[in-house]
Amino acid sequence: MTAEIPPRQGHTTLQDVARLAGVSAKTAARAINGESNVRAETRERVFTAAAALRFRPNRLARELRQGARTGAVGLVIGNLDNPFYSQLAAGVDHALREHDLELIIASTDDEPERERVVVQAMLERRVTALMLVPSATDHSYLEGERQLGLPIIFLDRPPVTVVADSVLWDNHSGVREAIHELTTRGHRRIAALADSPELFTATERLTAFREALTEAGAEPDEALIVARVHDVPSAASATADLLARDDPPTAIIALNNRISVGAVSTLLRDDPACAFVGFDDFDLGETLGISVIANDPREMGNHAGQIALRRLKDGTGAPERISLPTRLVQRGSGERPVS
Amino acid sequence: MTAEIPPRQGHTTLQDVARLAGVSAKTAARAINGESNVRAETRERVFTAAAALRFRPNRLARELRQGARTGAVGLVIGNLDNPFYSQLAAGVDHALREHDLELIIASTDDEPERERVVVQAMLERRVTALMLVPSATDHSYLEGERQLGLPIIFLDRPPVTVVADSVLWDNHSGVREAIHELTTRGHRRIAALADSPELFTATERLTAFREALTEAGAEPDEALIVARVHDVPSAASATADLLARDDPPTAIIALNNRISVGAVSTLLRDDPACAFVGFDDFDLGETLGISVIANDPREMGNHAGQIALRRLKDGTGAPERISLPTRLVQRGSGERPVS
DNA sequence: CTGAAAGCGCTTACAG
DNA sequence: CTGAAAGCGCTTACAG
Repeated sequence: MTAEIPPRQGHTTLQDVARLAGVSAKTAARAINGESNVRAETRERVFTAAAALRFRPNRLARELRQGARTGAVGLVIGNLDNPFYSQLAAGVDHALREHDLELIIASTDDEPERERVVVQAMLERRVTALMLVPSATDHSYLEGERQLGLPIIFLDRPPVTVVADSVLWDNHSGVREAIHELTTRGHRRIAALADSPELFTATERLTAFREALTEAGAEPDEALIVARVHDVPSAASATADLLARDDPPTAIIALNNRISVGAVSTLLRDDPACAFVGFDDFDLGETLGISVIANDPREMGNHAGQIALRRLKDGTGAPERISLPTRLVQRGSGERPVS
Repeated sequence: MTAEIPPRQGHTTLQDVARLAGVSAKTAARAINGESNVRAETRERVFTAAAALRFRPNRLARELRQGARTGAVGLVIGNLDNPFYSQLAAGVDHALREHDLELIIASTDDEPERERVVVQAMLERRVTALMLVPSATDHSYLEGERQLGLPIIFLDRPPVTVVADSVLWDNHSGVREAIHELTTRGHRRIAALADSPELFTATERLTAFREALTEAGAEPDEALIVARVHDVPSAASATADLLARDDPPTAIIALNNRISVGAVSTLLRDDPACAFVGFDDFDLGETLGISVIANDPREMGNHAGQIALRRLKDGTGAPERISLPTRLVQRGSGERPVS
């Protein structure tokens, strides 16, 4: 006949702490949050009560009351498996560290519909800033949020139908530099491996490739330009196909990191007399003497984080557009022109 | 003298939508959330109003009201720069996809104090499950959360002072297999490169190394065991030091992925007659003919995600403890025993 | 230095 | 099929 003692339903609340300490909720909050105007003795009593009850403040409640701003930043990338994206995320993470901001990461696999879904979820969670490597092309659905003051930062690919900050690569300079070097050393038949033309970077790098080649007086051979190479295996086989041609290229440029790894694996295996340059550096690239167009995804992420922090402090303004350098890093023994 | 029209302070609310549609908040909620018992015509009116006002529901409010559970899962790892951790995160991400769960990621750089800080923040945000690669050794501070029903899953390293699920490697089998192979082929002087002894995996793999060597009748030479190798450069130089000895080892085993990359870079550069096996596979490992003790971080992450989902559905129970295989993958030309 | 009341934007538990 | 009231756990805006 004794009443059942109901199991604790959830976490203890500020009210519970206040009650045990014999003060009001407001006073308990003052002590917990380290505000002034609390008697030392009162503070002690609240601390003791909080510790006894293992009080852990509920941020959702706090943030709901305080308004739009949350302590979470949203980062939307293609896929954590890809070192480019994970290093980007590492850079963002690094920038956010000291500022008590949490990082919500979602991946899209570069699918526009999935981008909509994950961004939507982040907006409903009221992230305090949104960074994304866009896969969709229309971002007018973000316009409302922008007007509400949400810092929005595009990475790797520029905003099109929305005004936003961006951190991009200077794709042209690195590619030009590489092609210039190759043509100077006599290469005329240079092949290029690129990702899907829907991707801004793929198209921009390919354009730079064509322009640089033309400028050097070496008309690009469209048969040597392979697009829609999206992963390591397909890059490996596309490279093998190029090498198996009757008129193989004398040099190959790979226009992103996954493509580089695939191409290099074929080149190492077959060991043809073919020069090579790859976009993005990678583990063992230096050791293997592979020339690369170096860029630093961590730096890109870090910049994005810095912009977000600045926006949160100073509010909105004209959109920032940062262009990060890419430059040719030549390696190799000399027995081959560039690789 | 006209009154200033105040700028919209924040997002429109369910109340705003209800007002515009001429219904109560509850009815608006029913329509928005797709509940039954709403007249089609009413539903339409609510939808129209919501679209006009660009209503975006506030998840913080919903989750606060609904109770402890949030739609966010917390993942605590060492560092996103390390492919082991980023692939682990990719696996978790993958498992969570279809379930509308968001992923909050925080990195600790393997510092116990930082782990406390980020875990604390996640708990205050009321994550619905917590996964961590622990760097602290005492996790009794999680006991309260466990009792409140929070699914807690340890990855890579086991829980010590708290009851929790775990997904670990069978470190012994892979290392034994590798050492068995090396000793069978005649190696007696085998060096090992390991991370800090504070790390469970480092110690466990080193123990397996010593045991396997002893079993094969080849007493381990402590001078050939290098501990506290924590990154690629230090692994590279530690390898160079080993090779420069008067009595260099005839084989080297690297006990994690970063150490492997560093060791391989030195081995490729110096090209000594030294066999090699590395823990964790890596890009170009197969192409370069490097033998590895293969494991799959994505799989570990995926398993953790699955356990979390199961716990969320079926509630608590006896802790699960999954041990994932590691196995020797032999590559190489045959001119060297294992590498 | 302290506290009572109201409110953030939803959902719950009812009542009709 | 619809709605009014109360409440999730905090903070705000006051009042003392």
